[in-house]
Amino acid sequence: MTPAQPTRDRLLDAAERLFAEHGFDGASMRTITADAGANLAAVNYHFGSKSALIHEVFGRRLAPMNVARLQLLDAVLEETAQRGEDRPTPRAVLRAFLAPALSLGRQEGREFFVLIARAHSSPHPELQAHIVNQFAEVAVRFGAALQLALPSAAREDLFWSMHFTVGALCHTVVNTQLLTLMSEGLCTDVDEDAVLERLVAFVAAGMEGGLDS
Amino acid sequence: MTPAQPTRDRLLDAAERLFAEHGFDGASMRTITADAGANLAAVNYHFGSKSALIHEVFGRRLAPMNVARLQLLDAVLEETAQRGEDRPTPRAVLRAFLAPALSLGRQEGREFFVLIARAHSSPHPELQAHIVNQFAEVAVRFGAALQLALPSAAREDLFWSMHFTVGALCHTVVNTQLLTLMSEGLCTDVDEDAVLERLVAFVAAGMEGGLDS
DNA sequence: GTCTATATGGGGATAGAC
DNA sequence: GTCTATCCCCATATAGAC
Repeated sequence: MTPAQPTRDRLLDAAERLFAEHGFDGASMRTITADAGANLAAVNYHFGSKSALIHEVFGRRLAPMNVARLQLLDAVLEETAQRGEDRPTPRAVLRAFLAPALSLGRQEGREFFVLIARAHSSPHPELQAHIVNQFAEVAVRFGAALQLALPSAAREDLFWSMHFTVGALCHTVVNTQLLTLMSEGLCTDVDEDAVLERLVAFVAAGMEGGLDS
Repeated sequence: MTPAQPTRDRLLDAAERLFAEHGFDGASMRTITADAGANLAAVNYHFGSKSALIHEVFGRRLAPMNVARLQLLDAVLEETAQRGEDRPTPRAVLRAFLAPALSLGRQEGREFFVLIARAHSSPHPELQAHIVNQFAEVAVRFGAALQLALPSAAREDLFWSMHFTVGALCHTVVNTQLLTLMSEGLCTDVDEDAVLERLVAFVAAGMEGGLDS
């Protein structure tokens, strides 16, 4: 009868799922603790407040995802050097950025990515601040790598391109069911590798082509 | 002392502003009616419920924006025909789709567009349904126009491209302050025409280039 | 660490006078 | 159409026994 996971982890899992389903305001401590098979007071005991719980839900996933991004980027740069080429392709860099996000959506934290997208447009300033902090290093490293991949591009252009890319990514991860609806079932996200390649192709072309004209 | 606008309109204005600032759950009927200089019971009298108020806030802006999109699209197609060309350029079609959205953000309803983006990832299914309904005709007309502009593209590819485009658009309208932050002031949205052209260039290139490879 | 019971506050909605 | 007063519910958080 003893649960396999400690209460703290069960609370995080339940919170993640219910926040994704009902929103941060829509999921109450009552439903979260009930879903986790814990007592109503458990959240306050383990985290201190609901706000702190939200914070932890994000921290638990964002850190590993960004580590994966940086590792993939290192691999891309290393492989480029081994081949004796002086710069990576934009596609390779962009894939390193996008793949961990999409693959997070396919594993354990499928619901979690909804939360990231929602946090981007959240009225709670603490959430936006949290994201900015977590992404700061990633933004710097990938900004530099893209500048290397596209030496003739202005820094300003690269920032804008990354901005559009993040937008397409978030919308893709969160709202593909809406696309499925509008395309009457033609477009689905069952083949996530195919989605990744579509997205990479789109933003890479946008980035290279958008700069010329 | 009599207010220039009827209570109903003042309620809609206040609701739009406060929803944008504090979210749909964060802005209460009490703060909305107070901000509008109306009585607490006014929302229920004029709209029936808070949910119906939200519905009206969206309807008031979405309808004109989508009308503008369709008019611009008609103008593009007409001009194409006058020139004796058999198909419009993807850029022209995409500009007709994107311009009304960005220009809405520059006029009266600057705060409103935050709400659209938030509705996309909202846990309230009624909001998503509302958007789908309002966009149905636009999606069909622009889908056909893009197919005309890019005859060799598969329908599936066009749907995905439009999906990425909407994502980039929403993120741009809502979160450019976040970009300004990350770029340390290099990128701003003060010149909205320039933003539009950047976005058009990006998604047009993504659409044309993403299909080939 | 976990539970019960409760404090405290705010929410949406409505009845009924004006 | 507008106002007051109020109903009723649910939220977060905590105190204190176990």
